[in-house]
Amino acid sequence: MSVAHTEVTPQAEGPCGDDDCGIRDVLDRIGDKWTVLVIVELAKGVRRFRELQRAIPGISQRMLTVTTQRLCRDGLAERTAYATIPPQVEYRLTPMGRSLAEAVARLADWSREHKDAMADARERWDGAHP
Amino acid sequence: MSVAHTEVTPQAEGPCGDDDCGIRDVLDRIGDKWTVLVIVELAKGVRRFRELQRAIPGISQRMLTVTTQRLCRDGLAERTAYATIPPQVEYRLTPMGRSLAEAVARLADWSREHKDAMADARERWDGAHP
DNA sequence: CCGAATCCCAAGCGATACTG
DNA sequence: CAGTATCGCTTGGGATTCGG
Repeated sequence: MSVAHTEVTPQAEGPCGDDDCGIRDVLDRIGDKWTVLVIVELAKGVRRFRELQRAIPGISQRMLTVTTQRLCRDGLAERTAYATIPPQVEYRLTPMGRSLAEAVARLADWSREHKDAMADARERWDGAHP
Repeated sequence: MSVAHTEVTPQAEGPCGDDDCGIRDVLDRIGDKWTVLVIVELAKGVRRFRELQRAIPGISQRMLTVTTQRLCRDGLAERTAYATIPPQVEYRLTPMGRSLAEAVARLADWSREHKDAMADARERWDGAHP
């Protein structure tokens, strides 16, 4: 196991000198309603603004704007505007953005693997509680 | 690469038959302010209610209660209560909870690895924008 | 010590209308 | 098409109080 990896060994205080192992940093960026959906879509390739909106059902124009801007600000995506009529703007992930997409995909893997078990646990819990 | 893994290959439509590869499911559970912090703490071992609260600076009693309850409901943690005076309650991760802790630790790894690059990107962006 | 109940505020988000 | 501006609702979560 790489030295860089966060240990989760039971009973140890852990190597996290800080409070939260930095996990909040990334969650503050992808924990919102739309960011990961945009990342996942951009991981498939270059997309125009409208393409993104059509590919992500339910997202409003406003939220797509703020989400793409945040991605660009954090260096996870890049924006390319062409001065055509009508305007045309392309978004694509940066290398760092692609690496985040990879990490996110792993989390999605976990989710699908345990989806049923969690649903079962919920049913049992809800059944056993007034 | 495992068949179960979500592909992020550019230009492909991807194997996600559903909308979001299931990524929203897990983010709806760990995307809130406190859940991952509790998971990370419980990954270190069994903890009592008060121990958790002291270990997680800033969390209120109420939020710790709702967070632990959600974890128990989803089968990620277990609660053991002893009828002593004063009461004593222990929380511990289930095997599924530990596997989630592992996945979360990987995301934390990514976060620490790219923290500086993202801070730089922000500074550049903020500098270049009115 | 552990948790439930209530009140309240602020952030996040959606809807809509407007601009280049 | 792409983005901005404004308003209003909904929700997360903090503070406090009460109960077992």
